[in-house]
Amino acid sequence: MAPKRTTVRDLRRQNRSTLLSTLFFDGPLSRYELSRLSGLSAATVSNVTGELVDDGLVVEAGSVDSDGGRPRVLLRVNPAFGHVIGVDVGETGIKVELFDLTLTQLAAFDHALSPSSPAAVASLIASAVRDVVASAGVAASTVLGVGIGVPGTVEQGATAVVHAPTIGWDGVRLEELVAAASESAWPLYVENGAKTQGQAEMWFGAGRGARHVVIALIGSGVGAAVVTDGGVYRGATSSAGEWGHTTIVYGGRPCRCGALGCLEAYVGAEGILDRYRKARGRELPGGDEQSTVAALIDAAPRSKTAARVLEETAGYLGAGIANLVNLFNPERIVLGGWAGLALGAHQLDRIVAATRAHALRHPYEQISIELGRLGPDAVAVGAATLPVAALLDRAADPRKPASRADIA
Amino acid sequence: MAPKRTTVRDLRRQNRSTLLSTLFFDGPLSRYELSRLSGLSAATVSNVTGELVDDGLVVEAGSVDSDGGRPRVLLRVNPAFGHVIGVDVGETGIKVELFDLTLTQLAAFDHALSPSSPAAVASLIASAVRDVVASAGVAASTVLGVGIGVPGTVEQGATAVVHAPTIGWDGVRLEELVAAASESAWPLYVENGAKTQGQAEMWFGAGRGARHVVIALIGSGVGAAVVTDGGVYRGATSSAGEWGHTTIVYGGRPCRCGALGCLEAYVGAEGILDRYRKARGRELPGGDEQSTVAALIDAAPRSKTAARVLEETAGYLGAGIANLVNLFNPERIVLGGWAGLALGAHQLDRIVAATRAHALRHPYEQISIELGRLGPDAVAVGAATLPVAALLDRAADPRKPASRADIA
DNA sequence: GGACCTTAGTTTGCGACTTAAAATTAGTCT
DNA sequence: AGACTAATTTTAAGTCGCAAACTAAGGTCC
Repeated sequence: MAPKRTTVRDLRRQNRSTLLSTLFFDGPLSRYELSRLSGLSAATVSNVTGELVDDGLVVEAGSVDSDGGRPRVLLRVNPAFGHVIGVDVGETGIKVELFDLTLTQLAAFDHALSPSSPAAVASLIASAVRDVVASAGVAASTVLGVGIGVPGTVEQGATAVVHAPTIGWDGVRLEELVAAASESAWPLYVENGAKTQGQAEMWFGAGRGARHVVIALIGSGVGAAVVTDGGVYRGATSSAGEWGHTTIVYGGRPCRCGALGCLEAYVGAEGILDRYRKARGRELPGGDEQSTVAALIDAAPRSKTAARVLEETAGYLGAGIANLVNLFNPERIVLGGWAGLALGAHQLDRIVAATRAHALRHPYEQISIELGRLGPDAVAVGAATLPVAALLDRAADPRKPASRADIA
Repeated sequence: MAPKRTTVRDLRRQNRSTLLSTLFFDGPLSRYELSRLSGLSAATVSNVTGELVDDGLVVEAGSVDSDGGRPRVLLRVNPAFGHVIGVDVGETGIKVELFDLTLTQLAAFDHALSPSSPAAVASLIASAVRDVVASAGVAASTVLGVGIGVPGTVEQGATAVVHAPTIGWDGVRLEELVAAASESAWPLYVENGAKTQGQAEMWFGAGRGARHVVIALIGSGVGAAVVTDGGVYRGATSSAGEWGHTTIVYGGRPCRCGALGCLEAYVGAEGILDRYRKARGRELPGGDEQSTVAALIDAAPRSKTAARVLEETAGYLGAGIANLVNLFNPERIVLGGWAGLALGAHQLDRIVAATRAHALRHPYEQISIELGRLGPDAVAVGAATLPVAALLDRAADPRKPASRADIA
């Protein structure tokens, strides 16, 4: 069903990739431990790591005693081998951050952004990327790629096509626009922001160590990154995981997507505030959504209405999470996004109770519900993981830089 | 992230598997065509198919002209290489069917079943399997394995554990029970019936050729088989795809699972009939569910109430399908199950319209909605695919029969 | 009817790969 | 200093897929 030719050369590539990935995720390791972890013979490990060291991808990092024998030499990924850039295109601004290969941040750049044309955004991205490279004092040739997280669905194909209704984008070929606006030819990786954030939680946050995870992201909108067998699930055209627009109240509140009863209309920040307004019968004080939601949560101990709205929110959210549990049977649910974290901090018990009430017993018993551990930079970090993931996957000879064919 | 050792031997196994699978699914093929389809060199194809022929897995099947050159010799999977058995454990009876390796049915056996203890069912399965082998006149040694589809979730582990509330099973180790009740040591494969039915649609029905499909099954209960990247998605503990118990009307009708507002409570046969009873204010004529639903559909042109209940059903069902579309972004939706087929035959337009109304535009545009093509034997056929899939995957030397380790 | 063309499939020679086993290296212990 | 231990590296052997050369099997053309 999957006609995938396999040549003897692929073996080496695969083993290079396995060893490099193991080193990346499981920290400094000796060749001996690598052999145990990967199942490869010591001879092969020695061989392949030798190549990796020659290529500069891996460096030795001290040694540790081994009671009574030759000490083990630790190996780790060389942070200075290259640099990656993560871009977070948000609804109100863009973030551009530069990292070394182990995703330690070296420089960052924020820019507010009023709604603008895709071309304007692309040229802003291109110039911000230039700036961040310059300010970090990094040689352009060491940049391995630029990952871009956007607030909408991304159709992956020959070139990525972005649909982001909330910022008025429909069928934007962001990749081409950014490439045209920048003189450097760094590989570009465009991906949905929820998915990049999910990948960040998997690599460095609450998802570590699990293979089946759903990362639920609640902010102004509601989305999810579904991780199956260790990888972010994309579906046929990369728009899987649109949890926010699943129907949870048939015929219910109108959602900005045009349908009725979407989860987002109940547990998205806007939906919460609107429900409170309706219940209270008057306007809320102005200010941005984020502080208004915080104020609402603060008011809960004193205000019956606020408390009730939040309780109901926990109920809807629990039912929404239960749907994910029943459909995906994950081992872990991570609740993230600014509104998700705020709700989780005050209502986690209620959310968990509602989840239990709506999920089937067996899949419910498999899960733990946790809060996301990453801060507001998660989307940018996640975007920066994209070129790193490409490097780990291919583990290709770095002298041949990634070509479009490799990425596709 | 996936430390999977790769030896040079695995290459051969993988290529054996690829070629055997290609032959299985894409009919008789010449070595030349195999080479093109698999990307392997002609030399390797020649080599590997030689082995497969020696092992008896593949046989030559005539030849075809090739304008002006040596004719191509066609190869195909040898149907007589072995036999497989599929068992459908339903709520009211069991079916046992025996097939050759290409899943042509050779013998079948039905048995009504009143609710009984798991041990009684297991011994009935064991004796029915014996009978079907005897009646087909097949040598016991050629049976490659027995697949069993059950109406509940199956936790795959060292041994399969079945939870099937509708027949009162909770934590039943069916595999062990059947093994204990039968003297033969054929490998057993236990799987959820919706998943086996989904696999049957993928191999022989409406799912052919697609890689991301959701097969929605509506009968008395409601379930789904989610196919991602060509394989049935199982989740962390194999209970993924419990679509019937996702919440679609928060706080709505009580469901037999104990929660409120599950999809099954609206579009499952029982839910439909119960909604009609409530709307009509009186009892329906007796008879089994299946004929009562048929009567309801027949009555629709004359009865306003029946028509309205069915319209509403299409609405709920469309919303439920839209949730699958938004979350999984499949390329195809297959509507199956006896009630699903009945509804689909009369209400498909309405169902599609409701799906469009609730799904996001982009993922909606990717899908086609089709009706299932397989009849009431789908669960048994699908169960029988399990040992075949194991054979295709391993493509192992048949002299070493499958061991538990290989299956796990 | 025989030289020649076309296409399918097989054999050969080669480079690349992993592994088991032997050899080497780098320390600790006494 | 010599014995001992444990981590790597080297060596020799066996497998694999591929490109190229070669054989098989049929048709065409004169």
